[in-house]
Amino acid sequence: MNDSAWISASWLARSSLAVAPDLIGCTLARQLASGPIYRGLIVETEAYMAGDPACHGYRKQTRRNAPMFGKAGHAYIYLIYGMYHCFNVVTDREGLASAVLIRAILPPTSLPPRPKDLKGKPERYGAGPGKLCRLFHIDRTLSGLPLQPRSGLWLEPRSPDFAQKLTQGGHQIIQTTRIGLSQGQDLPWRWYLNHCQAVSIARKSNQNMG
DNA sequence: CACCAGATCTCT
DNA sequence: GAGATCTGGTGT
Repeated sequence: MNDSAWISASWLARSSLAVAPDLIGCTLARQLASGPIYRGLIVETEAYMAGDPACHGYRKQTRRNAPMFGKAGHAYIYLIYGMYHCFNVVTDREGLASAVLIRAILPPTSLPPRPKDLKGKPERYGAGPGKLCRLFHIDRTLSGLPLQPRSGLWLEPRSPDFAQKLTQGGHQIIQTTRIGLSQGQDLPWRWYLNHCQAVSIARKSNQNMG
């Protein structure tokens, strides 16, 4: 394959509110050290930004959240509940804490090694920010790396087929509120692809926004 | 040093 | 819907 198709930092250097819906239908790509490349379609995202009480960078910069304050197009990955990792795409301009959390992907038909850690149906192996990181072997050693093929972690734009289905109404992107927050629950900063198995079903119902 | 977390699984 | 899980980040 050629490397020319990956999403550039400049495309990501916009408000997370603009990037988050635009990433639906794009592809998360991961190349393991052993060589093989895996790809999953992004179907659920959330935006976090400066001034947002739910944003890790809301208070101040720390060693953990430093990538969020950095340049767009880098990874911000953190450990949550001591057991899971969450993968974010850094957005906007340097100095502003801003990122898009990738919450769900459609898993590839050929799965990476050790999928035994994952329970349930294969079509839901990417359903949840912690699960997709386990599936693609993403952990915080990758935090701060630029999203490009040589990092083993990158993004690819929507296929023409997906873009066409969006404009023709075959695909719909739903905007709703974010999940699992104690603050900022009312902000409609979550997007997902409608009728999609991998989206966090538990909270699909919170479309209580009209 | 103590508390708790942008989650998930396994029950009920 | 609730409890267990597990460890690093953050504030006292």
